[in-house]
Amino acid sequence: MAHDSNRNLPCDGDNRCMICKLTPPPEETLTCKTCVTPWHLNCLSVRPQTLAEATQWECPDCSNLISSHAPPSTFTSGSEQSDSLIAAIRAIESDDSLSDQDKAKRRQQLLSGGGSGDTAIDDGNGNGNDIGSGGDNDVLKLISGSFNCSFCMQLPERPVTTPCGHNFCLKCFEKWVGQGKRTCAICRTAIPPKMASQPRINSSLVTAIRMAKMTKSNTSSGPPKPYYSVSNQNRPDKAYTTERAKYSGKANACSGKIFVTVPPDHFGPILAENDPERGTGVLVGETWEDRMDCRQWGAHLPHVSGIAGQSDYGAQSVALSGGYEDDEDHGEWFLYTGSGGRDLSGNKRTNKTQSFDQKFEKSNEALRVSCRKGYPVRVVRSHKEKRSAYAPEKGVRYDGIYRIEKCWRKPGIQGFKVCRYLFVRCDNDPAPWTSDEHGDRPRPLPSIEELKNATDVTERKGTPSWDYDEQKACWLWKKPPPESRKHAINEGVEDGNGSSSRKSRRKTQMSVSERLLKEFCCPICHKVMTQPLTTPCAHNFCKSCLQDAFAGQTFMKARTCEGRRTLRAKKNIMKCPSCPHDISEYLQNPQVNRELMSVIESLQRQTKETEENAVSGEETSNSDQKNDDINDENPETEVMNLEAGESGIEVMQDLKRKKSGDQKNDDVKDENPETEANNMSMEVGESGKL
DNA sequence: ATCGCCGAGACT
DNA sequence: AGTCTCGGCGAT
Repeated sequence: MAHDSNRNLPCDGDNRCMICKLTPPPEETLTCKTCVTPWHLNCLSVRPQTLAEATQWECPDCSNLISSHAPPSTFTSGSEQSDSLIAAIRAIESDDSLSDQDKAKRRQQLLSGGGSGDTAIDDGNGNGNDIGSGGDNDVLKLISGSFNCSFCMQLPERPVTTPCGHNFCLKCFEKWVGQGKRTCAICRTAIPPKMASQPRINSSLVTAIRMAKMTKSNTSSGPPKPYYSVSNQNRPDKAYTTERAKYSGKANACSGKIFVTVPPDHFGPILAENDPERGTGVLVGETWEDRMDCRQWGAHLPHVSGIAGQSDYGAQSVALSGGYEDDEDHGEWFLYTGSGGRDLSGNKRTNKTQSFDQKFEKSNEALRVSCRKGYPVRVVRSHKEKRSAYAPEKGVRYDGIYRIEKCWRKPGIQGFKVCRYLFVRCDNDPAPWTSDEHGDRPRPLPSIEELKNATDVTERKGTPSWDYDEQKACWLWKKPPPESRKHAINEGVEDGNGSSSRKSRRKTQMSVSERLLKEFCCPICHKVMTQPLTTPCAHNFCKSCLQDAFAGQTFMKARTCEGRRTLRAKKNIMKCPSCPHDISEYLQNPQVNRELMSVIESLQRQTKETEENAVSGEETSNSDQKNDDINDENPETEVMNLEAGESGIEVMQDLKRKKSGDQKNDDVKDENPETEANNMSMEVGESGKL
């Protein structure tokens, strides 16, 4: 951003001055009248001299924005755009019909890209804030500059998007809302109450930012993880046992074939070697339609129960599905409630009311064993968890490995004692909601208020089985994992049909920017979004598609009673095309997500360039198609063809990633850690020659 | 939103 | 064999 010369920086999302790193007391904090950002008075290069100046103070960012577009000295030689911008700002300033707040709001609308508001001045191509205009090729700079959260000035951790099209960190946004603010910090448009109380992560942005970070730091640690959505297409024949289930296409309590070759009591991630179907393993972020599908991929096997585990052995996985109101989700860590204590007599599977105390027995005890031993526990989140910002919108999502650091009992919200568990994330891959490009690092335990009233507190003694290795910089088994007492569900099956099914499910590999553009497809037209809008429920659509979807509908329904008299108009419910949220209020003034739009445009430019390069390179290898048919089993070949320049590195890193976390393997047979990679790269090399 | 059914799968 | 389980469906 534009504050390097004088090095003026505001306070971050935690109210900590970004220059002196201290948290200034209120009397040393100055709030900008325009963007309402707090600044540390002592660290400002130019301070207001009077109280009146202080109350009307505008921060260097806001005042510089105007002057940097057209400083007075260069005013005459300024561009047409700057001229019109200055003229527009002056027009706003001299408009006596506007209050100071309105003026500030309009100024900000103008500077943040205009939007489709009435005062907006468009530069013709809608690129209001294209700060990378200097170098069209410098896409990365553009991306990393475009998405900065206005509070902390960093690329958003867990980005959320306001209906006015502005992006913030979830943490900063929650802090802002927590201060009682109900208007956007950038344009002062009202934040809908639902968004304020239940902000949703904009997952498309997560992908974009993660990629930006990866390329920015030039680590290029391979393409972003594909996020699969496994549908019912692979339901096995044997899945349904009742006529009714067949009819509805969904069994009530059926189970289908398990696709992975891990035993039911397998701990830790499900690795590529246990996934003969796809050869990828279960990746963080993988989402299934329901618990049955989730079960088929081994992430969480019980299809009703929230805990998979055995009291004398340990717990392998848990599901967060909102069944217990005591649960508390903070993403990287959460407080989980044990099972039991509810009257499930009759045919009930769930019951919200608790009628007796929970004890550390059965699966609750299994969790305690995992806590004591420090086993890795897989975690899936269900869309049914409505109170958590980290839950998926739809389906069931694998969120990676957590460890249970402590467990205890306390009186639950309903008065009866519940077993409680502190889960802390420790996965080698980043969580689906974070734009971080790397996995977890060991983090200090959060302080838990309720521990004061806790009984039966259990903490781990000794070293955990699953822990962080500083040398290898990843989480791995420090002690050998518990030996399985069961057989792998699919043992031996892979030899029979492994290759054929792999063939049928072969995924086509795409370049990084192509894959990202796919992330930015509009769910309505299935094309890359133009003028993207982000709804309060965090779904992204083309502006035109979303408006067309509700074309002809009015926001209010006039209700007449047999023509006799007109009743009061009723609000017309307009459901988001992707979820049941009512977005009618949002549709009255939807604002284009400018940052997202500029990223999409940049990616499109990049893809076009890559394609042009690929076309020029194709002439030298005219046997691509043939090659493809023969060598079906080696998906990497395609990577070679598509991303000629960098694919070698990517393949290697991909392999390393597949291997990481597989320390069981390492310990046993790892004489030369590169052997497998070498073999594979030779395969790739040979097939490339075909 | 709530209710009754269905009857998987693991544990006891 | 009985018990338990943070599902999912169609009907109301």
